[in-house]
Amino acid sequence: MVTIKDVAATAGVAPSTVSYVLTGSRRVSEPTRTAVRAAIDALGYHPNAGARSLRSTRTHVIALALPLSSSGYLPVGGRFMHGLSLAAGDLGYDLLLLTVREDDAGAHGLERAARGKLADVAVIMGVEMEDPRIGAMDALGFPVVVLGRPADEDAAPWADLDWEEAAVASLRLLHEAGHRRLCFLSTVGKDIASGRSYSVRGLRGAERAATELGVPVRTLPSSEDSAVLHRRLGALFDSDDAPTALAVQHPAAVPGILRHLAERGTEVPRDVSLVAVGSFPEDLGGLDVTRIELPVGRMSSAVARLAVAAAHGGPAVHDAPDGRSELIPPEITRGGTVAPPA
Amino acid sequence: MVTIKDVAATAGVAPSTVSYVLTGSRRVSEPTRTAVRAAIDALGYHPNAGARSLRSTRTHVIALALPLSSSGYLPVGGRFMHGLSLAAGDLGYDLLLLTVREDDAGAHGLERAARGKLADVAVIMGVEMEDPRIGAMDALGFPVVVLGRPADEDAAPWADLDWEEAAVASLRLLHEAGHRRLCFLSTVGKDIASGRSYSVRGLRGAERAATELGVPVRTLPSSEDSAVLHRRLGALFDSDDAPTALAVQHPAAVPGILRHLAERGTEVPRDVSLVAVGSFPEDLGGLDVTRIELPVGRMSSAVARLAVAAAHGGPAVHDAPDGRSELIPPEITRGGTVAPPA
DNA sequence: CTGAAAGCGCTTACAG
DNA sequence: CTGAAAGCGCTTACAG
Repeated sequence: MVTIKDVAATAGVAPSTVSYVLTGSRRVSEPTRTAVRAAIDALGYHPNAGARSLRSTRTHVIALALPLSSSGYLPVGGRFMHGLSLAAGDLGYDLLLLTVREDDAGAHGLERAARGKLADVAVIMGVEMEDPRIGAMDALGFPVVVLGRPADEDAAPWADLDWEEAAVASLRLLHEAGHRRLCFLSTVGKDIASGRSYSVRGLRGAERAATELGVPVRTLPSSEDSAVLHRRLGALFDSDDAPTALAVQHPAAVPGILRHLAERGTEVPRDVSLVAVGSFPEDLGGLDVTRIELPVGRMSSAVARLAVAAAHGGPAVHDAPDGRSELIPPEITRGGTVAPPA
Repeated sequence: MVTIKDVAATAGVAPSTVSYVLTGSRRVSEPTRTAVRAAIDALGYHPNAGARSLRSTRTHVIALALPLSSSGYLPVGGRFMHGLSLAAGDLGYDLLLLTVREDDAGAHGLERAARGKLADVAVIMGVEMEDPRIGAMDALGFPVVVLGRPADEDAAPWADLDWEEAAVASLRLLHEAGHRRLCFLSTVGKDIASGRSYSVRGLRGAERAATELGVPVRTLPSSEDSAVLHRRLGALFDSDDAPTALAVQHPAAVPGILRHLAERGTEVPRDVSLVAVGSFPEDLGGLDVTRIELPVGRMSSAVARLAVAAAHGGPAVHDAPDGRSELIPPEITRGGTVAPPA
């Protein structure tokens, strides 16, 4: 293994000088710097991460805590891991996926990461409105940043799509198209029960839309089990006051919903209009659906930026320009699934 | 920060004794061990990862190298990250997602991880038949394990679904149902061009199936662009010798393909039969499709096991029981998309 | 502008 | 059965 000493010997300088060239923490004359860089390249030297973090208490690693319970979160989680990975890379950080170990008592690796200095900062995915992980990290004095928007918005920096406004905007769009019998198909029941922030805020948006638009908005939880979902949809559309328009916060279910409607002879958008809330930019099975997309890239960049700011600064930076939380306004993408009611 | 010294002081022993209790690398008497454990719990001590890895040259981290180009790999990649995360956690390892930095020259973080000792072993995702990353890590003497199956099967331990056999089995199933005009819709063109191992091996399977079954098997690349794909499917089914059965190695496209067929009045399985190759266990949009599922969990466990073995052993363990590569036979799950030809 | 030296928190031979 | 000591590869005050 090639160490800083080897580089120093090759360049004919002291190890400390090599270090200064590397960290840039003090000026080094042009000729020495050149010689050191040449030696680094010649030997293929890379500083040992363990030694560096031991000495500098800086790992250049962002720890990523997966949701507490995650079955339905897989596809979404994968996109964010990828997005965060790109964003973190731009800022000179790697991403550590914390795994759940047998000896972890509920903390899901976060406490291990904090106490063992595996990372400089943690990012919490799949946050819940009252998420115990935030307080736990605070108690340890470990910086934490949230992908999502917990109830206590000052507890940690966070970035999220404005899900409440997204729900309102999608229902308003349907209302403006002339629909008066609206239904909001929310996230899966499990996510609502556990208080996932996007679930709760989406439902709040449905409530607010009802008030704002002056029409009732029925809400229905979605399900990962397509049989269950289809049963619920069946009951919904068989009822006397069947909705003429649907806003769906469970985009993965949209292809199945459209199939279900087609099977019962309901045409979209002729008989029923539909808006998807929080779909992936890339897919939706290639369907031309009116939708509000999940801004994965923008959320990831924001979270990475906040994480790096928190890693550098400590808790005080929450008010600094780089430490400000980010609420991303929803943007409607027009597709072919909205029309006036029959 | 609480260190091993604090624990030692609290327990009334030497720091080295605490270390021995922690690592288990030498016997410690029952009473001392109990006292040490009590002190650890009381203080909430966790060993500093940097110090530990500096001293022991063991990080308990598996580095994960994302595919060289990855657009279409996102959903798949996300599942594997999750699967690997669980499997690694069981073995006491965390996962480091290597990000591409501006100063990385093509090595995509792998070289940085190896030289800087960021991890004990690397796992390569989205491997290509002739993947330069394997040789690069070998040259550095850094252990590497492959998710997939490169051309040189002895270059590194690997685990993969038997894609070739999966293609053969799906086409054989269709042949046994009576179909003689078969088409293999392979992965997207970009994956074929870059030599992704699953793409190449799937296509080899299609070739072998033709020989084995004694009927021609037409092959067609898929596309992430649904407009392009639908154009290709249109041309395919408009041709004189339109196939009566389709094996599809691009499961994400299956819902769109079924919609395309429905739109042109082709009924599945009455007019055309279909088998999906390599779909996710959970979804396929809730469709009841005859398929060969991607064994994400089993592949992840195998790769994690191989990675840990490689981390412990060095290159020689490739022949050891724990270092043996794993080829997972395809399993057909019957669904409602295969029937005899009309 | 550069060097020599201390020390980060561990692990592991070396002693007893 | 346990301790005292060296040292892993860095960074950063302290000197000159």
